[in-house]
Amino acid sequence: MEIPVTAILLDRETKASERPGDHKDELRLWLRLLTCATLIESEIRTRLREEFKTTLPRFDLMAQLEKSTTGMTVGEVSQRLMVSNGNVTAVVAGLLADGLVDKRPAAQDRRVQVLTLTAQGRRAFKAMAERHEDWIAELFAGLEPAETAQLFQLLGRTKASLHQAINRRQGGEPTPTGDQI
Amino acid sequence: MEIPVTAILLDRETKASERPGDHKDELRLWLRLLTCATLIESEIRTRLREEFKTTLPRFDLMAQLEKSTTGMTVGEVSQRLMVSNGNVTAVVAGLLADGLVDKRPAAQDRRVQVLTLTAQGRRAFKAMAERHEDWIAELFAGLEPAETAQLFQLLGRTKASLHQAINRRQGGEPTPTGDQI
DNA sequence: GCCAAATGTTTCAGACCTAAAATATATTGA
DNA sequence: TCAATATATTTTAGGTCTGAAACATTTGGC
Repeated sequence: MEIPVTAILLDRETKASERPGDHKDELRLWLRLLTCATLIESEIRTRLREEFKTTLPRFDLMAQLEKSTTGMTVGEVSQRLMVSNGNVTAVVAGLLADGLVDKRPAAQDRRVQVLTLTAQGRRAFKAMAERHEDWIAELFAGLEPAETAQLFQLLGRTKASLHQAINRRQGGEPTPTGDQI
Repeated sequence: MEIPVTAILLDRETKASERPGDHKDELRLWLRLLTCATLIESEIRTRLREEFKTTLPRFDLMAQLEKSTTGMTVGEVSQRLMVSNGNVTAVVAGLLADGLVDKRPAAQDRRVQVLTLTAQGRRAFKAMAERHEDWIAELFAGLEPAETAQLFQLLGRTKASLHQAINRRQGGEPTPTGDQI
């Protein structure tokens, strides 16, 4: 019942191209994925600016805070948004100045800064989030529900593949005796 | 063996939410797409820095130039990469300083600046591109060939949907009597 | 208790990116 | 012709983002 890895590889090689070590298919897939993400991002960016005079990073940060009733630390936000701590600090600075976010040291651990939306911040976010949701739906409106579902599922598989590849590299790098692959 | 489409639809509707006008599914799809793109981008960014001491925007720009034998104008590059003209100018400035790119006004139209890779630029890019292709393949290695193909196809459909939504908006906007909504 | 290591955040230098204004050149039409 | 308009690029101001260093606080071992 075992299919040899070489067989799968060969099949892929022959289908895509004759050259060994060729991975043009994955490259094309990545470029297409990137194009989609960029198109959506810049369209949302434009609409947020035009309709709410705000920016995508600010919206994203507020979206994270809105999901948590008890507030989030700078580190948590930075992990969720997959950006650096320093970046969160900077974006928060703007939101603080506009009175949309509150920042205070945690009672138990004064290293930690807890971020929450202010009442004004919650109001502002609520208005934006509704429109944002509509925009996204509008952008994907050309897909059938079955297609969206399948795309969602395949991207889940992709995410798993990415984490696997990234962890393999990070985990196997500092340890010399660790076998790769 | 056939599951009726309506069954899938109803299943999704009931599963997701009862509220009309709800578009959480598309939102989740977008967030997952964004996660995948961000994971890939930052992994590639890290490897380009560690292995070649360069950046992703520089690599992307060189990749565009490499594809064209006759050179590209600033505007063409900016359209392909979906970034602003000013940004291209800035990234090119760095590549010029490193001798990887050449810039000269077009003979017929002196407004236009034609960009080409220098010999050194082509050499440098070639080395990076090979590794880059491997990295991408590695990141997608957890997907079966059939899955990659289907994902590619669905992202094609997505791209079409995006262009449709974006054009619909841009075409219908500047003409009206000035209702802001 | 006290010091070293660990953890969380900010600061810093530098690159990227955008939209809008400014500049430079080309084209068009009275 | 020549001014108005269109097109291509650069400049500018300001926000975003990174990785690394600096700073602050906590924790763990002695």
